Amino acid sequence: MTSETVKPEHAEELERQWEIIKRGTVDMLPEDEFRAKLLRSIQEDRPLRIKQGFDPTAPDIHIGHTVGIRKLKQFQDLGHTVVLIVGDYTTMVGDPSERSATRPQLEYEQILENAATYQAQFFKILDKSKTEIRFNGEWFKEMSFAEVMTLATKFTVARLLERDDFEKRYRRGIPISIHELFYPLMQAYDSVIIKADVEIGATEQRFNLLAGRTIQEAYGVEPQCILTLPLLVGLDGERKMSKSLNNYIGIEESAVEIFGKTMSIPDELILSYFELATDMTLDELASVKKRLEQPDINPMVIKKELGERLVDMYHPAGSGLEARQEFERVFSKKQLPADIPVISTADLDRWELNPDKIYLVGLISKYGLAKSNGEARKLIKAGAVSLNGEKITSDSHEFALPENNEIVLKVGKRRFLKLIR
RNA sequence: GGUGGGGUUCCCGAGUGGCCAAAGGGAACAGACUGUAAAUCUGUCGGCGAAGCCUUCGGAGGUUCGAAUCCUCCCCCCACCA
Repeated sequence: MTSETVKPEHAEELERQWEIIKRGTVDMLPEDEFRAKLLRSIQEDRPLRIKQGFDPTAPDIHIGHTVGIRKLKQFQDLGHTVVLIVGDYTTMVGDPSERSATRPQLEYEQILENAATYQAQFFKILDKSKTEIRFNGEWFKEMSFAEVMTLATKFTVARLLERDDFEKRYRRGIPISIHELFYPLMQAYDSVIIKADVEIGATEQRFNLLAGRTIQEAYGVEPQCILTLPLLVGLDGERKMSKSLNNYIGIEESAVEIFGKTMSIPDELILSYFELATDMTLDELASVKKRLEQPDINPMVIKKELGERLVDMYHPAGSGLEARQEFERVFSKKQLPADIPVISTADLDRWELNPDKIYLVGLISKYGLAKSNGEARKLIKAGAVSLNGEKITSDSHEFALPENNEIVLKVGKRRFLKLIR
């Protein structure tokens, strides 16, 4: 109906924005409603409020997070306002999936610390001036029990159980505590408070995002539209990328690390990494896809391109190439890396190791190349340890550090240490 | 509230008085092969500088020469009943 009165330039702008926003999303619900909101925003020259929440459970942002963050950035570039919710309160209440409450409330200090490092990392991608950061403790701390109960009347158990993971857990007899049921409600309530127009999240968040609509409506706020993005699969090729599964590439990691980790992803993931974690255009993507299908191209070659690209996104221009050359030197040519951490006799002293008779197991574990002596011993027995290129197989090995000379210790494929006297 | 079944090392899961640091599988780590890919094969997989010792089987006590295993109390989970 309003379409009759839409000015051509507005219609054009709508399509332009729509194209950019839609790119790479799984769901945009409800689509019509979103287009209407977007059009209105253009017509009234009023930015949309785009929300995404983060639980500051661990201090690192990895490239899995960047899928959403980069989508937020696109919204910013289109002139919209991004509202990041730091779930300090929700985190403190405790993560549902964590059973037997290892540490029920993550130290609040720790949460704040994580939140702070998060922010610094967000702004590696986002434009600070167009971003609003809100901690949800701001409103939850003030809520009375009566208000909580009111919130609770707005949703039903039946609806909560629609959510697959609850349903599955319920059926398999895995406990679900009441407060976990509140999780979606809390997240939804964030949307009420900040008056979100759009909330984005990974596909697994769909339920929570939709709950936001219901709750907003119940509180007389215009319901948000929801946008879901694919989950980036982690280095193991199976589970979603996450710090706790240790299958992630952190955006703060060194160029060499980012490149190396990229090289370790399964080939099947190459395309999706290009798609989700880089800014590659659709045309470029199509060409990568085509090349991957050609039998005479070693996927490794394309993976190296991916690695370079990822490194360049988080390090100064040219770092990608350097990282690649370093990688080739160490792994293809099996030469020593350019930078090897150096240990001096002072360090040895501190670890109570005698430079004339260095206990290898002790050195490896003291320096942190292994978690314990037992693990160091295990590595030696497995043939993973060498000194100046010579494999050591005795777990009681001791060696002297010669005057004015150096010894290079290698543990596994990639851990090096140089000792100098 | 009642009855019954459970809680085992990162996960799943065997173990019902010594032969248990605890079977098996998964994960993880390492080696070989490679492309730090996949697949495959092999080894390791609580801690302590050998031996030997120390800590672990929901928690606290107890029985016993000896406990993951038996007893008591407690905590938690599940099923059915109410």
